[in-house]
Amino acid sequence: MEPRHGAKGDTVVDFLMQAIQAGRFVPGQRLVEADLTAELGVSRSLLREAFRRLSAEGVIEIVPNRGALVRRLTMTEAMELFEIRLELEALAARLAAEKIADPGTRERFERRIAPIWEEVPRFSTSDYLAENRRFHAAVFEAAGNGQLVKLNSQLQLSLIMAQIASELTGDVMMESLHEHRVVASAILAGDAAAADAAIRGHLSRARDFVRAIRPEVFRAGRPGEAVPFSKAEFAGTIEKSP
Amino acid sequence: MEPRHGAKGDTVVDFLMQAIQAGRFVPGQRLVEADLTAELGVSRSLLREAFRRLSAEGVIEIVPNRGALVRRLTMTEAMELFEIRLELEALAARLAAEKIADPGTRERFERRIAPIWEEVPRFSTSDYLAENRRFHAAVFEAAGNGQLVKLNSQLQLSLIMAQIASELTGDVMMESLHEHRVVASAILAGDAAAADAAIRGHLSRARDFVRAIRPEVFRAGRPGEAVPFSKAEFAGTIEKSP
DNA sequence: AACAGCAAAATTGTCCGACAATATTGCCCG
DNA sequence: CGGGCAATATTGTCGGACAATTTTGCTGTT
Repeated sequence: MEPRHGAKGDTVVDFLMQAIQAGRFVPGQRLVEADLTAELGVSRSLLREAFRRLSAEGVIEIVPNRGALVRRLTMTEAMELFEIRLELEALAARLAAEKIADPGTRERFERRIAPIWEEVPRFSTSDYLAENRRFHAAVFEAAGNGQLVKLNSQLQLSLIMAQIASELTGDVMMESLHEHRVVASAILAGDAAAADAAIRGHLSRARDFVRAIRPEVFRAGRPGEAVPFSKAEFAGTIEKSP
Repeated sequence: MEPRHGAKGDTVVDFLMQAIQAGRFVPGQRLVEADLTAELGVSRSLLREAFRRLSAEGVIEIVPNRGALVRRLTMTEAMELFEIRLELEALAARLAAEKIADPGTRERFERRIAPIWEEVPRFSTSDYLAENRRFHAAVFEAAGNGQLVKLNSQLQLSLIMAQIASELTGDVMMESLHEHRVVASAILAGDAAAADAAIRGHLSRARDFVRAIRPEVFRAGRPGEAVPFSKAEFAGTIEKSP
């Protein structure tokens, strides 16, 4: 089951990405090379390449001489990302509505979003995060524009959600789920204008919700500024292999 | 003049980026590690990190076991990128028009785009490429959204232009320059709607021009497919240090 | 007890050399 | 001339090494 020569780096990237999305590494947490090479059993070279890739994707940050840490957004950055996502996902929703007539596209889209129709009284935060991620990814994929799918990953939906996860309530999540259904319906009906409006409404409300969150949840300072950094800050959260 | 510890990698990235934009490395050309480490006097580790970063920015492509090559777009990819740029740059233009009242923003924008007002009868292709790059970058910067500026680099304007450079005529470049002036005027007048319309018109025309180019200029096959690859294809274009 | 300063330890940045895996080229042969 | 195989070139990954830099820990002083 060894991955073929040249694909080992992907394994490391996938591992880190999943660990971050699963919340094992939280925004702001430092990623120490020595610990991770020991745990993953790969060399520093490989780990550092993985860091570079994740950094380019905007998932982690590399501070010279201080290493890598899970990216923690400032409020400003989060708002800027919402502003961009609004346009890009509206475009994706319109394209998706136009292309949904194609059987392959429709089939894939319906399969991807199937979970949103389930009648759940309430769900766990981590279930919601996964559903949310899948739903938005499905919209981008249905648009049939490969470059757009790539850009979606730069919009850091997962990161924003991971950061504000503690502020989510059951009501908010249920409301979001309902909005997803409205968007999905518009796309499935092939109504581009309605899909555009629905997604813009959904994202605007999400943005307003995030904007109202207490500022301590976000990184302080201007975007791109020096990052506060100290081992003590996250002591104990980094698990070494016994 | 030694760059400080930890910034040497940036030097390599900058060098490669410039070499590509200057046309020394053309789309599709292979980048051999051994040659570049010899020329730049850096280790393979550093060069490979630079490759990873450029690959993440979409400037080069890394094919497992076959190394790095300057990215060469398919027609489909180019069209997809135009579709995205249309929305994103329209957003940037609107934001720029709204923020142009701010003296700092206005001053910087005017300085950056100053060259477009010059009365030149005609200019060289490479001058045009540089001007074009600067103009679009200026629009994104004036929008005052840091994340948007980062995304601009993913839209591969330089790559598209480098690839089609041979098809550009003096007339086309002059027409483009005039359109830049219209966009700039709308932004400087603070008219968001006009700026939006002007940039959409400009980009639509550019897209149509590119779409009409003979297909041999673009990479064949579906996006993301295996890349044709052979040393002979570019033999002699890779200069080794004597 | 708070604190400034300094030495020790931890961590990252970069290089080098090595070897296996894979791709490309060159050559031989029918 | 085309196919096939060996030689060569190139990349993927590792491990170790050492300098630069940051972080931690200690110590004595006020």
